[in-house]
Amino acid sequence: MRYSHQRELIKEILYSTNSHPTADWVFSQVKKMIPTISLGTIYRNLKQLDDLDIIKTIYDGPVTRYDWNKEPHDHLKCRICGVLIDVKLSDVRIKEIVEERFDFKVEDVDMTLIGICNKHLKNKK
Amino acid sequence: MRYSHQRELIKEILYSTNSHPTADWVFSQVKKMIPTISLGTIYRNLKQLDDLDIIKTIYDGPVTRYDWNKEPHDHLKCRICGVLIDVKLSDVRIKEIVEERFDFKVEDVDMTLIGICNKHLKNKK
DNA sequence: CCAGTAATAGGAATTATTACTATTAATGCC
DNA sequence: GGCATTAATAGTAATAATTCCTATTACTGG
Repeated sequence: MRYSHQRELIKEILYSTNSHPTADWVFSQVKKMIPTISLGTIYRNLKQLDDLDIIKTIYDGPVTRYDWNKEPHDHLKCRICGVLIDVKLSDVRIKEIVEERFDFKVEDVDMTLIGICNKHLKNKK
Repeated sequence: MRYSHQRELIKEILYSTNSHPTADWVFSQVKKMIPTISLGTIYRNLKQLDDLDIIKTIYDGPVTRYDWNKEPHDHLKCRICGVLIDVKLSDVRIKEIVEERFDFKVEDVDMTLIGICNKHLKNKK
């Protein structure tokens, strides 16, 4: 794959945020630097970066988001404000338990805990 | 909400399968009984049934599926054939650990283990 | 510097889902 | 049962997210 200014910028923008942005948000940001960029370029490059394991695609309910954080990790999702928070729970036992109990080779664990984040919890304390 | 033949059939069809179908598959099945049904009716009713906790909406990557199984449970997803298998892992500790370690009230745990199901594992044994 | 070709821009096409509206049918009352 | 009320539907249009297509642009190796 050969170098492109567009891809480089998309990567930099993703690596500069913890907000798990959507393709459309990335598009709006890149447009500030390259006003002629097209949405197809965003999607094509996000896909390539994912294929190369440079970023990770995450499915937040029906919304597709992108994450620079490739370390195995989980998410806390607030049902009030929708924020996605990265956490490392990585209970290695889950993988072992499943492989032992079911005839299934676990390669990846995708876990999201839905609830209420501290911002909306304060009143209730 | 008042009775409708369509909603009743949609519910019955969902309750008759373990395949976690998409709206479109439900549509194709209901059409066999009610050829004039419209896709909008499928979506509207699936939403209502979800709101009433009669079914559960599950997000399988970018694909939206529907499940009659309302018991808290997890999924094994085969990356070869895409099958979704219901399993009950329900590690109650995860919820406790998170509430203790982070300032976050956990209401629901959404967990999918991606890997290879026994159908595609046989050769490798 | 330039030929070869990968990547882009811009727009069209596709897919999933929601919205709109005239018509149909479930329900409560007589 | 008959009928008025109005929720639910069918059919279609609209929207949103994503992919596809193609002429043009711009990396890259020689």
